[in-house]
Amino acid sequence: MSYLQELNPVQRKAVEAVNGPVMIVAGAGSGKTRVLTYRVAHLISSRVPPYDILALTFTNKAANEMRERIAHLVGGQARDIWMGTFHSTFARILRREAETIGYTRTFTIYDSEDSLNVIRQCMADLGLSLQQYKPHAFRALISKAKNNLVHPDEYQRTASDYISEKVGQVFEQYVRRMRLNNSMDFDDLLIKPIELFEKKKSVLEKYKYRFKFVLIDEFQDTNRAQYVVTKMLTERYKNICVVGDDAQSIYAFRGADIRNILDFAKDYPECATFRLEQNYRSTKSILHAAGRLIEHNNHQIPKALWTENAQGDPITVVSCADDRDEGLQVVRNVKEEIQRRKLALRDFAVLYRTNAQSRAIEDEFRREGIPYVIVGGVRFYERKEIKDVLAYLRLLTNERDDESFRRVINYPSRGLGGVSLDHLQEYAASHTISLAEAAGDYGKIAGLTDRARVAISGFIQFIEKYRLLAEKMSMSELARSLVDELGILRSYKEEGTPEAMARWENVQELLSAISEFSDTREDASMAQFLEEVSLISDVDSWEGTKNAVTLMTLHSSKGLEFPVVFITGLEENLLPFSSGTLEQSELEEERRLFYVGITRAQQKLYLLHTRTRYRFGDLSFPVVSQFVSELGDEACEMRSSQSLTRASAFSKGLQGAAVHRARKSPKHRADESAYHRDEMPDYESESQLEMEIKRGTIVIHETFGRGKVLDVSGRGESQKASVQFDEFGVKNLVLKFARLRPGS
DNA sequence: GCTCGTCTATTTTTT
DNA sequence: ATAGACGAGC
Repeated sequence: MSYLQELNPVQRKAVEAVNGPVMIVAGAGSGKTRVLTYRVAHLISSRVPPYDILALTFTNKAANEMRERIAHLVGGQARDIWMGTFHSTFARILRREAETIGYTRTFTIYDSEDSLNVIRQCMADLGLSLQQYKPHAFRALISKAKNNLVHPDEYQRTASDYISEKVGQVFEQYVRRMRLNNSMDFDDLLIKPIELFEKKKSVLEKYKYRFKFVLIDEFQDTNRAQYVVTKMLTERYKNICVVGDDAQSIYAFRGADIRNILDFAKDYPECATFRLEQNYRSTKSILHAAGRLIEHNNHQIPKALWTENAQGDPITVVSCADDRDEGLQVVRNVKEEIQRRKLALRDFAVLYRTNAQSRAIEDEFRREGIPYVIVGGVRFYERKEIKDVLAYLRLLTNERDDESFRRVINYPSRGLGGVSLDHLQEYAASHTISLAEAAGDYGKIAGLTDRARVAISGFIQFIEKYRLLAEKMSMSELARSLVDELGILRSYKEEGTPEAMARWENVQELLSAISEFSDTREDASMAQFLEEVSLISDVDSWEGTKNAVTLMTLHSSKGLEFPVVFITGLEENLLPFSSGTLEQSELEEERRLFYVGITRAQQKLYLLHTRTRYRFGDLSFPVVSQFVSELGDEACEMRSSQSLTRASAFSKGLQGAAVHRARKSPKHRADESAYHRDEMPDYESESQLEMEIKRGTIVIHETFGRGKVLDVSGRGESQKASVQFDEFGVKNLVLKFARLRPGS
């Protein structure tokens, strides 16, 4: 086989070991995707029918990419491989077999917002105050339980305190409601197959027989449910091949169980293990630093990544005045690197821990007119205007979808408020029927005003009409005419604000997406379309082809690579992220996340941190992330931007340039930035060298005014003081940056 | 029943 | 900084 020549010896062995369980421990940049694709190609050219192969990936993008690459090797047969994300693959199976577990084929998939609403309903039903108990927290616990295959009754049995007792009750209600709504959440897509297979052995037999070869990518990010369901499926042939890197496990918060990969060899004693340790992606500098970092974690599979690539440049660590300066430093270095390395904008990525950090970076890119694309944030299909339209389509497809009913019953406004809805809800609950069904009985429902009855009857007629039209019209005609009749586009247009126009555009885009879907798919159905949009992720639609800098979270960057990478916000409590205390295991996950970020870089890595940052609306003085020092000093070169912080520039500006400021628009960010570039004060010389700072010292801070030192900790550069300010309360300041003056 | 204003918590990370 | 929830007033 000629293509086998393109693999290194270990890769080749991993490709050729087709029978029995196989674990491939694939370090970052070690050609994992290559091995997977060649392995599938190898199977097919060894006369395994493509439809006997199941390949599960983490994102649709990964699946599509792999399919394309396989098609390249084996041609059109690639089309017949079962390949997709866990969620989409099992959604497909569940649709086929829905009746077996009491669902219909047109069940709805709820996103996190939808399921949160259901949780709220349940909590309200149980008389739990939504202020006292956080629906988010309840949902997280319930989701965790589901991923660990804990049933509501079991959860309730083992509940040991008041809260978990309540969570158990909400859990039970939630499951009940989801079933009544003929809806599944993301977790259900993984656990319902297990229920299905247990309930009907013949179905399990069918798929066990069908999937003779199963491959799982990103195995380190699978959870208990995923593990169990694949174990069921591979029981017969045991041809299961898992690929992963424990060092890149970053989804424990979502239930991923790192034990799946750590214990794989125990579960399958006969398994063959291959370690891909040669890295083809990064320079020696980058790889070594990554290695040094990850050594700080206790539980890792030992492996030693190495590379034949060049040594490369050291990692550059940039200390910035504030988040805006951070953006500025990124922009400046992008420009420089384009010159130096003859790169294009698409060769750069800016990574951060939280989506909220993107704003400051975006501002600078926009100011400089540099094109960028942002991955993540509010997803298209989660926008309000999109969900409004989708809710109608969902309700038409699945009339038991109460969440969608709730969403559209009074959108656009039909004069139906909470009270009427309560009556409706009560009626529905007492008859164990859906809201839509209950609405059909509007004449019999107690407590409704005449106005409400008229409104409900109008709504019912509307839905009925479209349900009939759905039989005759194509899906795109249907959607278009529905949107027209509701006057959705018209009302956005009339509103005319930039936000409304953006919404108008988004709705148009949705309509086009529906048209495109129905034109390009033979099996196009509304349920199919709705499923697809529920399971789409943002990285999926990202194409590296546009010539623009990519901005995204560290999480989304998994699996990608860029010549130059910037990681911003390397500060304690941000990366590693924490609000309060951090368990050892959580810290290790943060470290792995940083590791993922570092190993995205091919040629050059920049790490940035700020000396001041606004968080939760007020100013903080972050400490440099411990992770920076864990990389080893020799790998890094330190730079410090001497810009003033925004806060101090602002207060200086007010004194020195009051007139100047008053002339221009008072609150324009552009002229504030002038201070950044023009004034370059010598930061160090202005520091408090002569001043002795100890407990009790009275000090003046530029922004916070007068205060008294409560405590001093640390030494040298990182010396900190906590100061009780007269007007601003207690702040923890790093002395080096705080610019304290003696007060009295 | 709706709208406006105020208060509040909220910020990880995503299929 | 911002969005969402809640309460008061129309």
